[in-house]
Amino acid sequence: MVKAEKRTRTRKTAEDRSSDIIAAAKKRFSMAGFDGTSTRQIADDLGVAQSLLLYHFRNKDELWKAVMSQIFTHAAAIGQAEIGNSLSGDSKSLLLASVRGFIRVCQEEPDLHRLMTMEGRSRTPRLEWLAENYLKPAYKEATALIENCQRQGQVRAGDPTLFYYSIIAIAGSAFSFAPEIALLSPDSAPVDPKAVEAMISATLFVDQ
Amino acid sequence: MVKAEKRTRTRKTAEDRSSDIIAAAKKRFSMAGFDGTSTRQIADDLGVAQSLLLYHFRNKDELWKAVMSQIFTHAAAIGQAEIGNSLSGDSKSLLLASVRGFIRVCQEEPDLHRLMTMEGRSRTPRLEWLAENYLKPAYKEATALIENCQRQGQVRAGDPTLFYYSIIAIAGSAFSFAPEIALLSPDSAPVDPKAVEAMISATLFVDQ
DNA sequence: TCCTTTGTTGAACAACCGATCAATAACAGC
DNA sequence: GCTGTTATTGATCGGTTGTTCAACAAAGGA
Repeated sequence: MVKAEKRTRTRKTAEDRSSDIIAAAKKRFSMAGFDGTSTRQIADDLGVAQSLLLYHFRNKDELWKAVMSQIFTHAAAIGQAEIGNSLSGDSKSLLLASVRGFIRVCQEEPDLHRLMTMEGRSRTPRLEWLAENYLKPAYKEATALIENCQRQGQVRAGDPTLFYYSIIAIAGSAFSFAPEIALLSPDSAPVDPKAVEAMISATLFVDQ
Repeated sequence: MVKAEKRTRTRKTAEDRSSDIIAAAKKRFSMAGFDGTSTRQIADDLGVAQSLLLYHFRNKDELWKAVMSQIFTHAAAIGQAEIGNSLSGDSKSLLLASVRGFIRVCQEEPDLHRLMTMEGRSRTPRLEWLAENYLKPAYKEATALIENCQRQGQVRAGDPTLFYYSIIAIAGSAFSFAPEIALLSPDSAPVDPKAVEAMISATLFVDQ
């Protein structure tokens, strides 16, 4: 006789379940993008009904926002920690600490850069929400730092915005292009954060 | 009496219609990605039936490949032209000419970088096709050029692959992040190719 | 123990997707 | 003007998507 296997529903607190869903969604979104990911796939990864996702998050959009918030909050913490480690408070070492922090962010959250370039392709409501809540503050702080260093002759002359995006591009692509690099040169070594820092320093600073 | 308006079907040669479709598809793919774009949207942009796309291209995949081929062929032509303009044939000026060519490519085909970062996020069959047909040759040529310059002491020491991806990242992001930049600093000037070249030169070369 | 809250499920929904195919209009050669 | 070829359409198929909702099970307090 077939044992009817009374499936005992595993029940978690809303907080635990939410963070599980966010983690699974992050993986999927960064691999296949917003449109390329279905809520059913995420639910299957967790072994859970699809409708549960929409119980914890009103929308697929709302779930995406939760993923982004989690990443950016983590990123901000890393950045602040790195700035705290920098003892001297002059402009150059402050900028360098920010750069080092961002490199660590890209290393620990390799999905971030991909998610951003995918989202930054056109002026969607999602991009506007992202800019208003996270991008604008970071941008203003960083460009102000760069301009400060330029006034003191430590950073090369040039458009601070272009510098800003170059830093992001170098650090981000170094860690996020893994699948492509693996395809082009299968036996290449993992990226060294110090090498990335040296490359950005060469781009930014006048001496060395 | 209502004139029955015998809609005369506009009929084009297969070649003309194909290139029209490729152009429209390129716009959509670069804005919304492969999954975010439907063949119906592309057809609507052109004012033709959706089934016409699948008459000229067997698949949606095949259409995507046609778009990529068109872009890369154009890119290769620009690159070769720039190398042809470079009179002296030493390693450094050859590398510089390649860089200048790639910057022009990014300027004239701002969709390329976005399409690449969207595609390079995971090992899809599309990425493998792209790598085999276009990415691998370009990568081998460029890294060989960089290694050559390193042996002659003109390019800084470091992993050629990291240099290669930094060049792509700087040039690509400078031109492809337009929507995001417009959102962050609405009154910023358009990007100057010379400034991008200067930034890459600072990253690459030892003397200034 | 009963009741309320809270997490979870499964079925249903309208909308949209890529793909197929028979019918048809435009054209070229004769 | 007829004929065969080629470009184009419209209808249609099976499958997938995000979202809604009624039903239900677990947990906690009374």
